[in-house]
Amino acid sequence: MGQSKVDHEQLMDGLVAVFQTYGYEGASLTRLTQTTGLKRASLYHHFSGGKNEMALAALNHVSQWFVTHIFEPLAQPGDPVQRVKAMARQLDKFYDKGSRSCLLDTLSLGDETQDLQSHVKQATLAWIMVMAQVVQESGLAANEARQRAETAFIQIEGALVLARSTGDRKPFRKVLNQLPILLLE
Amino acid sequence: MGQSKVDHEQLMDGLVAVFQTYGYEGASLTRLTQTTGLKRASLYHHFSGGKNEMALAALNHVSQWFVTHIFEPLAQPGDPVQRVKAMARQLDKFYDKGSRSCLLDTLSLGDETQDLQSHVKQATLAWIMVMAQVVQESGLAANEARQRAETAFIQIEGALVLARSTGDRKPFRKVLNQLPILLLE
DNA sequence: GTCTATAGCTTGATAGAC
DNA sequence: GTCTATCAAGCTATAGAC
Repeated sequence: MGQSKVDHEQLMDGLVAVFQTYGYEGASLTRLTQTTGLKRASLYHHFSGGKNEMALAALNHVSQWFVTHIFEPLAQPGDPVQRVKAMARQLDKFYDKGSRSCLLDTLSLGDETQDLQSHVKQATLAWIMVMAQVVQESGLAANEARQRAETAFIQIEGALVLARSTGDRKPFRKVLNQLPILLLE
Repeated sequence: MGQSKVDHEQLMDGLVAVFQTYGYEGASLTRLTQTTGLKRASLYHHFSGGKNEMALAALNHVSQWFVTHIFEPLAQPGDPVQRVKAMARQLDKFYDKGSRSCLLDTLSLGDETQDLQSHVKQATLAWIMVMAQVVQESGLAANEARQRAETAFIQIEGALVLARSTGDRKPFRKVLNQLPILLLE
């Protein structure tokens, strides 16, 4: 079973990195082959649907990472403040202190397939919903919880845009640090 | 002097629209010709530097629009609350109620030229600085004013990402409505 | 499962007529 | 100032050997 040149995790991490950095249109097959270490035809062996399926797979891979490392811990019993702080630590790791972009931003440009767009939308709403849930558990009304979760999403995405456009990652880390206050106070 | 097929304003608006919608890599010459109504060679007559110069010109065109319609009114004497509300109205118009993306987001993807990147950075910092100025005039300390201006930028950009990824433009309009509170209260 | 080689199209850019 | 025609390079995708 060891006849893969690169293991599945390395492959997906490479795809994710390219789509994060260049967006859908900028993620050329050449860049994808260079980053993953696989040749064109090998990538098509794994993803017969071509670049579109690669983008979808990258998004789904990240979504699954979020489920495991963020959504599930966030839904565990325990102090909501500590749970939100744990999410902030994972986000800091995932976005590499603000130096990486979010696929929900980079994959939503242009007129990509309806399939990709709907997955982006679904992933966005899922994240907001899970955050709203923990806010609600801390005692706030459903409407207020939802509003705060939306604002958290907005601040995370906006801070990542600011980081990319100026190179300054401090505002991103400040947003992360203030998530417990924003969501729960 | 009337030998232009499309006037300068129409031409620039077309370029801006394409770079907003598709980003730098997704803005193909074909799309640019279709939207502007000019053929390839005609675009190159106006922008001998090619696509790169077109993106730079689009960004500069928007920057100038912001100076005239947002920065200068914001720096006028008068009630700070009313000045911020005027900015919010212009932003609502410019981003078409949240349905258009920001060039500072779409042009900062990938490894575009250092020239374009530095203009994106400069435009971002200029906008934040002008907002910080009006906050400071309303009586807050320089540090606090700068923080609030950064947060305003973050919320505007984040709300535009949310609008693009979900199609829901309400959070963007809510951000605009709360700008006076966020900046001045 | 990975590779080389290649097909066919689209890209950014240019030459030269009007 | 705009156009048609064209180029070389890059693109996505596929065929077929190992």
